[in-house]
Amino acid sequence: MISFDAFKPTDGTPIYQQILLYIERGAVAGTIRDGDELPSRRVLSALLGINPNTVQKAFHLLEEEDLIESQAGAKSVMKIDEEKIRKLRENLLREDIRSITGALRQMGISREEAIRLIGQYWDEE
Amino acid sequence: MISFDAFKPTDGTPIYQQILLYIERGAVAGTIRDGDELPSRRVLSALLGINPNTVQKAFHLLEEEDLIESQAGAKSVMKIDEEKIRKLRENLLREDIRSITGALRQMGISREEAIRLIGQYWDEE
DNA sequence: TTGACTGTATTATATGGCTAGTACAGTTGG
DNA sequence: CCAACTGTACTAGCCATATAATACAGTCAA
Repeated sequence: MISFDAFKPTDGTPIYQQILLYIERGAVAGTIRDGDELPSRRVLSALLGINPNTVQKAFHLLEEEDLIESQAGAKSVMKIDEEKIRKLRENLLREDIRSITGALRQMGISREEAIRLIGQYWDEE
Repeated sequence: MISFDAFKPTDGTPIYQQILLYIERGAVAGTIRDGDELPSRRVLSALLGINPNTVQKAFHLLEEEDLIESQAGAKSVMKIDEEKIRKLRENLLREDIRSITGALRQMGISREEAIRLIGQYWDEE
């Protein structure tokens, strides 16, 4: 059963998107594996203190991305292989890193300073 | 007059926030300076193809942050000094970099790989 | 088998972002 | 002076996000 202990929702981004990202990043990290069971919509919504429909929206999108498999009556399970994870990793990395390099460039920060800053902030958590 | 030629709105983030960030990052970069005139709400909204109220919302927030000064009838002007810019830079950097380090960590990426990836993507633009 | 769980679907309401249109008072330049 | 600009304010509508309540059919374990 996939754990959501490490899921800390932020405001600003839609919750259903954060759930989506949590699953996708877990798959890339290898902490979420093929065949793993997801909590039911009702259980997870109660756990996170949000509406079941919001969880359903996230799971429905995972279904459309073909990352999970659902059938009425049974829990949804992860359906991922090496190839899907490889593409996922590439897409998530590109999206995330593009945004930060764009932001730093707009602030007039050089490549060297950017690298120094990432290293500095990496340790401050 | 501050130019918005480099302003390329993305969808996903509210437009008024992107305008806010564009001004703030420009101030940090030094391309936007104290005393610089901002385009009028009507002119800028026409230029960006958005609603005047959306620009007004962004400018109103800049007013609340004490980064611009507005008076009815006249154009708004930048009102920034070294100290404001220093704080702005610190806050924007912390916010931006925290989000990327958090995302990379969730994907199980090491500090060294993170730095390598930033350097790699930096050149690919 | 059967009761408690599961996924799925529907309708309704509230809020925030964005658009559209209108209005009014202050300034600026010819 | 005054016409054209400026900032500011307001109402109304649309769409996405999130909530709330309910319903129904399929799965699964005791």
